[in-house]
Amino acid sequence: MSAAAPVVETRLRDADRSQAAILLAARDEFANHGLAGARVDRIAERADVNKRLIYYYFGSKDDLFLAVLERTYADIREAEQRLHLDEVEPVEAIRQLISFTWHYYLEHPEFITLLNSENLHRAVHLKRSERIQEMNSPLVQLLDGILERGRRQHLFHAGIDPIQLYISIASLCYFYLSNNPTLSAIFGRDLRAPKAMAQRLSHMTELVLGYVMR
Amino acid sequence: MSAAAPVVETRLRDADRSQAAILLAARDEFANHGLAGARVDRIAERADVNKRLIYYYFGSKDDLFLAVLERTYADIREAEQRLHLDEVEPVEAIRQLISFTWHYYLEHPEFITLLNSENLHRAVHLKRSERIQEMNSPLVQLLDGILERGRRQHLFHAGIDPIQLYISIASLCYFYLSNNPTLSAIFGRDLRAPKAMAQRLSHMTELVLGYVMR
Amino acid sequence: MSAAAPVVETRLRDADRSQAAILLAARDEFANHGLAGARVDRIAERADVNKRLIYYYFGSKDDLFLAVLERTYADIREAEQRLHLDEVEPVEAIRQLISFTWHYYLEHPEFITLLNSENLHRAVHLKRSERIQEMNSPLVQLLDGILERGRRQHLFHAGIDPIQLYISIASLCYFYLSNNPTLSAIFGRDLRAPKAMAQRLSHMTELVLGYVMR
Amino acid sequence: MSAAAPVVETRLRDADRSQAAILLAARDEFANHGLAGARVDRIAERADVNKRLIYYYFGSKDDLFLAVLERTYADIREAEQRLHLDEVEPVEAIRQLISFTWHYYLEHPEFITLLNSENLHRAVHLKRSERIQEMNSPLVQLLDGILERGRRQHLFHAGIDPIQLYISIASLCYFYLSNNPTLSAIFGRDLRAPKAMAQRLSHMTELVLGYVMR
DNA sequence: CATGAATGAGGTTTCATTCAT
DNA sequence: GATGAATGAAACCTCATTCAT
Repeated sequence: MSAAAPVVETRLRDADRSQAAILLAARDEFANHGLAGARVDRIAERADVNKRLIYYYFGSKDDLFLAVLERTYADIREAEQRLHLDEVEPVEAIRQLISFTWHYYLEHPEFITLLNSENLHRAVHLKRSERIQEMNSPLVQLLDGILERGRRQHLFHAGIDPIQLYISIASLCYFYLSNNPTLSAIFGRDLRAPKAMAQRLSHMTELVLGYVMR
Repeated sequence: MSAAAPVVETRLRDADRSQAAILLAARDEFANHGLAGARVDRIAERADVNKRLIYYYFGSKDDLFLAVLERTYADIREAEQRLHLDEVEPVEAIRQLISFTWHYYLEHPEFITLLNSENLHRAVHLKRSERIQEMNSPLVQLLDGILERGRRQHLFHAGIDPIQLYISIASLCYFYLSNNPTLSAIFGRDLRAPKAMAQRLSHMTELVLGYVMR
Repeated sequence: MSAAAPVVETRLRDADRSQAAILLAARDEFANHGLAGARVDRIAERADVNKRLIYYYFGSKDDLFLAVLERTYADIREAEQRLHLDEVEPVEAIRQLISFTWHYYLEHPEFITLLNSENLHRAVHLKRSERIQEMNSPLVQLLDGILERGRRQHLFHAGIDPIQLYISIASLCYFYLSNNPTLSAIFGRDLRAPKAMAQRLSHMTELVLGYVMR
Repeated sequence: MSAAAPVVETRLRDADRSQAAILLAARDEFANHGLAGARVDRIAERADVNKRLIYYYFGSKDDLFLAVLERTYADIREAEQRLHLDEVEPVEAIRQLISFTWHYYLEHPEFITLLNSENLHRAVHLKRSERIQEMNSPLVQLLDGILERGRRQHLFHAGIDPIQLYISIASLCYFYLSNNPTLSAIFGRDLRAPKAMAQRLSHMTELVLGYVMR
């Protein structure tokens, strides 16, 4: 009886391990080459599994891409929740949210390229997902709470749409990093230099706080 | 007006027409499918030319992509110059620049997807271009002029980096449109509704003017 | 009636049930898709058993196909024996045999497609079977008896080969049903209409009786 | 001017030659292995062309299969027309039609297996064909003419449906050859022996003439 | 200037089958 | 008796590119 349990455990762990390895390799491949440019062969190689196993677990390249996207959103939303911004003063909460978003994108360049790929495809994959909206609703609630508290403390002006605000924050962080290669090429300037990066963060913070605070 | 001249002219005009047709078809194809997803066959079909001709004129798929990018930048910078913002009052000039950028991206969705593709490839194509920097320098000069005038009239505060400002304006417009499909999918909200679009434009204008004006 | 016996019995019955389910599912799959087009995965799914079990019981896809064929022949020969044509007047026996063959093929379309598949493969599977000839010999004996009785009663002419006759009867019924799709397509006529079907049966009966009766 | 023509000719001839080679190789491959069992690789090899060329000319395996079917029907209908049965006495015409059908199937075993494959697929390919019905209508007209002449000469009885008759003739010839492998296996008799073959032809002729003649 | 024919390499996906318990 | 995990080979098909005029 006690002998049987580990057997099942091991099996499950192997299956899980294979799936996790595939998901990780797929994330990198899709992030680096886009959906069309990604190669299933390379994913199998990187994950060190048989190519057939990818289809066994995920069905198709497109389904695998959706699985990667879902995992990607789950990761960032989880990290956001770990900030516990609902326990932080409103102004500081906004400041931290900007900083977090900036550094998260910086440390997770795959987030940006995966989303770009999905947008190129007009979100056909995400639209098929049943979990994606509920995964993102806590974020809206969180922002709503911060804005409400700021308004009650007469720090923020009324009528700020949490989604518009979130999009603005994301815009400022995302575009600078996402379009860094072309911007650097057309302006002939190193936008990745430490000083430029630091300036960018304060610039964005000023911009946003200047708007939300009355 | 000899017999030979018109023939040559016609040929040249045909050649120009073919090249223009290819460039236009390629722009749409690359914009809709990305670099890897684009098909040379489809470009030939859409341009109504023989596939071989594409190679005759442009050498390779990658070179064609670069040609499309160069044309794309030339188009937006030309349109910007046509605004003659150097003859407009500073505050109004910023306002118009935001509005122009917003509407240009809106009417030229290919601009966004082409740039995303190029960024996915870390601007390898643009880096090879010899004309791209000089094509974009007038923009920096223009912005510099506006900011300088604003500062002299005590409307804007000092020390605003024109490139940082331009990136912020572009960010706010670009991201909202570029990431519209995924944002709509995760928030379950129609961000393309006319009211949402109008709100977005004033939101962005407030945000930017609130920052540059002292 | 010990405690162990029912367990074993249950197991055996489970085993039988599994085998029967596989055989049935395989028959449908092979009938609908041919040997090459059939999928072991689909058979397992339809039979609601693990794929591995198919190999456990039947060894390989080809062996499974042979098992299906043997079962198919056993079924039709059994049904024929149940007619007890040896107790029926010769003319009526022929009439009933035609009618039975026609209706059996009609109600067992899998019989036709399975045989077509096996013929495509030049009967390599059946040739390996040790039971197939003995399963079919009663049919020849039966026909022989009918023809002999008919001849003695001066109803049929002499020298009719029972196998040739059986093949003719089968031909007329089989081809009409087997090739119905292509015939309907090339003649643009619905050969499955009730009236057409009824006419076909009398046409065939006339044809055959017109030949055997002197 | 005279130099240009052969150039075009050669090109066309090469294209035609390639297509013809593919069609021939495909016919053999599909005939020997069925649609699902056929391999595009083998077709390319047998036709001595690049595999890609098959898709260049025929689009897909299924479209190629349809092309083969259309060619197959064209061939038999052409051969039938070459008999000029409209110039032959009615009874002799029927006799010749049976003999022709028998020998055509005998010399063109691919006709049988191709049709079986298409029937397995419920004629999905033929149903998409726009030419197939018109290709087969001359046959019905021919038969109609023979039956009408026979009736006017008081040789045949009235009310014989030409399509039913054609199906019966085809049945008798087709099934014997098509199902020869399984029939030989279950009856343990060599149905291909010259004597058996000759007997079969007269048996069929007797059967059919016994029916049509009053 | 223009083109129909052709290709080698490699793409995603599927297959019957086996492994390890 | 039964099963989830895994695989090598090969399937159909596509791709950017070149050949031969």
